[in-house]
Amino acid sequence: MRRSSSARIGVAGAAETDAAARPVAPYERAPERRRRELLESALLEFSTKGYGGARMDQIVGRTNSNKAMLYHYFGSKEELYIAVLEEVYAGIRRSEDEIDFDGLSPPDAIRRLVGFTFGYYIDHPSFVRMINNENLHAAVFLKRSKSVAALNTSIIVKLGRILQRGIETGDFRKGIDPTDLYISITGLAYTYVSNRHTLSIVFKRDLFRPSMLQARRRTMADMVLRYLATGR
Amino acid sequence: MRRSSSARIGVAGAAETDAAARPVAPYERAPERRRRELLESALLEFSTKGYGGARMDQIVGRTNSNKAMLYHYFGSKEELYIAVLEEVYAGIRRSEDEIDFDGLSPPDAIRRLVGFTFGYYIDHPSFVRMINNENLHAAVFLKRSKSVAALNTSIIVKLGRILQRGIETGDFRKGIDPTDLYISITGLAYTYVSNRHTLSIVFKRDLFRPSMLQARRRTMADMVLRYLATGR
Amino acid sequence: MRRSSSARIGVAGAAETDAAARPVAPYERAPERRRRELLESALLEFSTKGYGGARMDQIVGRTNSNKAMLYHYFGSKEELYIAVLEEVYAGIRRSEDEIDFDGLSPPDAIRRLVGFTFGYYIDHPSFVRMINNENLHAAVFLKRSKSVAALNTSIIVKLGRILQRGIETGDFRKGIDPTDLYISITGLAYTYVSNRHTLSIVFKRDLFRPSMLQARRRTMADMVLRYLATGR
Amino acid sequence: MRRSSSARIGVAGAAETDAAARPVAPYERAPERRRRELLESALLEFSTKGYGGARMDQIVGRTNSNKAMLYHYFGSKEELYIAVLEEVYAGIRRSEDEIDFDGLSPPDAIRRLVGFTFGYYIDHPSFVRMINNENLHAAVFLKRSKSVAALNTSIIVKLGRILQRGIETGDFRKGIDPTDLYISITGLAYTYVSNRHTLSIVFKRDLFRPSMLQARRRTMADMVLRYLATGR
DNA sequence: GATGAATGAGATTTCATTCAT
DNA sequence: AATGAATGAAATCTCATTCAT
Repeated sequence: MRRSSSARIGVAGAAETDAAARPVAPYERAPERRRRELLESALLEFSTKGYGGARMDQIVGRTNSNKAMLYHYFGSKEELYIAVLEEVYAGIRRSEDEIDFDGLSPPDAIRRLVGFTFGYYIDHPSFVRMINNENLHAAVFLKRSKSVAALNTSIIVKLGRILQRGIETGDFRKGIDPTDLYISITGLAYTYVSNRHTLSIVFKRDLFRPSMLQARRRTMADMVLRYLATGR
Repeated sequence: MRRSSSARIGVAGAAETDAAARPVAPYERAPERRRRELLESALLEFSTKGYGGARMDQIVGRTNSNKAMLYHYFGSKEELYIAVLEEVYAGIRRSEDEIDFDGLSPPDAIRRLVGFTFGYYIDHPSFVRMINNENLHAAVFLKRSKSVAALNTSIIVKLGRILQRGIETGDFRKGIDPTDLYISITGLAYTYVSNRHTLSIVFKRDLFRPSMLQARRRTMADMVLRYLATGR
Repeated sequence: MRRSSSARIGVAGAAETDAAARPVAPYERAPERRRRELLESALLEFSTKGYGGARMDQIVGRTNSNKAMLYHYFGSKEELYIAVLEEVYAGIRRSEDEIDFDGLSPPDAIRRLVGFTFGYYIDHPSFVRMINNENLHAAVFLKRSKSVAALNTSIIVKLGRILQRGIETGDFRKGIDPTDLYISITGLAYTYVSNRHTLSIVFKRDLFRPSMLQARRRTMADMVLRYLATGR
Repeated sequence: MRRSSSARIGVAGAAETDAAARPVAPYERAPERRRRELLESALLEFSTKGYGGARMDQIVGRTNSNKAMLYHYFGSKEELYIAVLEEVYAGIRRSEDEIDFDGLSPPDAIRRLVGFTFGYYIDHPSFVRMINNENLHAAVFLKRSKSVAALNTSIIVKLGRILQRGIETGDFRKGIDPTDLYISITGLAYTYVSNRHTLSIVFKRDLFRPSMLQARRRTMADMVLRYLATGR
């Protein structure tokens, strides 16, 4: 019943808030379009209100469908949430699969990886919020997902290759675990985006000012490269 | 027995789940204690289910009070949530105020700061979850809080002093912004704790194994110190 | 069976208490009829218990609907109350619009107006109670109603014409303000109905005995006609 | 336990809203004062919100007492309501007992009676509202009152004497029943005050403008005197 | 008498889900 | 497949009344 859908959900930060709001013509017979429309609306809802705060009515209200359709396609609130979660994970995996580090020097490759990671979070606030939600619930929904088993971590493989090349060129030191490093990179980027509202209040700075984003990008790359650097 | 009413809320990770479960004798008139008991139960509820998923009934169920008391003390679900949030922020501020870096060399001070930060998040998963929740809701509740205005950020001042001393001793290079650095430190520690469930699934590792925690602590200190280090 | 959905609410004193009690077959999809059924039950409830004493449960209990439907149709207790109020005002306006004084002599027209007014109050105790309720609350709900602005007072126009004709025939004297006169007529009839319970107790008479009603009708017409009469 | 209290409640329209609001010094030992203060606050509450809408908390909140005291003095919400009702009836009875028609010509006596009645309602809006409330509830509370049995209707006796004197002087015609006449007088005055909010909205006039009140007073006296007049 | 704290029962309102067509 | 109407269960919140001191 659940089709593997190649279309992407919430690709851009701006798009994902707008897309669901603009309704298309009613009564159009296009199941896949409808399903997607519902999924996008659900993403918006779950990612801004959390699982418990999300309302099926709201999700349907932004679309051209009705509640019976929503249930017809997704079965229940929980299944809908899981479908959204799977979409969101599939989205980042696809993006990661597309990056190519091959023409770059190891330090430049690292810079690109850091930049990509930060950029992806910034462009996909819903992704960030869904992850937070999942962790709030100790990932019970993710565990229930069947497609999660298929989650590859090709990015770790790619990072491993970069490190290896860096060692060979003498740019990087040995003994760095790629997963551990990836978690560091993710952490530096993720919290900045995830916690931007509270951090902005506590530190009385707007963390999303262009100049601030720029500075952060530099700090991050700097920190990672200095961490990897040989010598001294 | 209970702790004296000046006890802090959710001080330790283990304590915060247990505390609310231990009931007091009925009919004991101790408003302050009751208030605290309700607050602890609310912290547990909000931090595990989110604002929308939290149930007033559940909060009350774990205590010796009843819903009427809960509303009498806190007014509404929203006000209760804000009270919890304020407690949680007050808690970390108090802890930060207590750390003393004065007897330590600059590198050791950094190590202690990193360790403290990581440790605090690990010991206070509810704090981490509340922050995530707030960010999910774009910090609307935090903005509504009056006491948040009074939130000082003495930790930034302290970090600034460490950096200054490090420059004087020649350990650290110049030009590092304390707030920017603090955000990096927080990020490295926070995401590891905040996202531990999803990360554990995706990377198929238990991030909270003692050996893993140990390794992370080392990586973090290492990364920060290499970032600050002078010379090439 | 039920009346056709264009039927009016609370048309007759007896009817209005009975109507809501006769349940329709379950699962019949007839939104307009359901809405009306709820409205009639609400009229009964509000008019016998007042706004504060009315219970949404009771209102629903007399119908084939449930609370969710009630809220779906009317939004809130307050909006339901206002809907009832509007219905009740629309009802008397419709009835007033239907009276025709044209074939009658001016004194007979006055007699008919007085009789109609008295009769309407007697037949619609819920109307009387709703008005009392509104005044108890300083008409805050009426002020909130949008449809009340559209309330015409054609009865005043009609009374004005009767007075004019009476002046022309020499039956009535000049200088009587129709609104002022209408308020007198209303007063004579209204209080008798509105306060019948307390008056009956205080004066130890049953004011609603047929002979008493008859006498009152005569007194009222007499009083108004003598007030209007020319000569000495 | 309940003392017969000679003090008056809600004597003037203005006073009754203010009195309860201005709290006296706390902890004063003056049971009778306290009881009265509670009673006045209760009158304000019941007469503006109805029985069902009145809140014991609000009643107590405006006084220097607490809820336990309220219950100590009055037993229950219902008993409190009845106590208020009795006070209110006792008040008008006292006032009626005080009027003296003896030095006046029969027409002047009627004018005074009409003026007194109208004036009393205007000065005691709470009285009017309490009566409306009672009738909303079909006077169940009044029937439950013990002191109501003692309610005399000396005003009817006085009116009877006026009528008798008027017949003797040739001013008034015979055959008028004093109670029936009194109900007419009351009706003319009562509805004007009782329904002033709805009437003002429907007729788009402020019925309580001094000029309007003046006109009404004249209309009423005029109507009654013409009704009683001999000749023609 | 006097007080502040406490509470059970019940009020209004909401929500995920299902039904009849 | 598609829809608008419907609903049971449960959520948040309130209130008259009582308790312990």
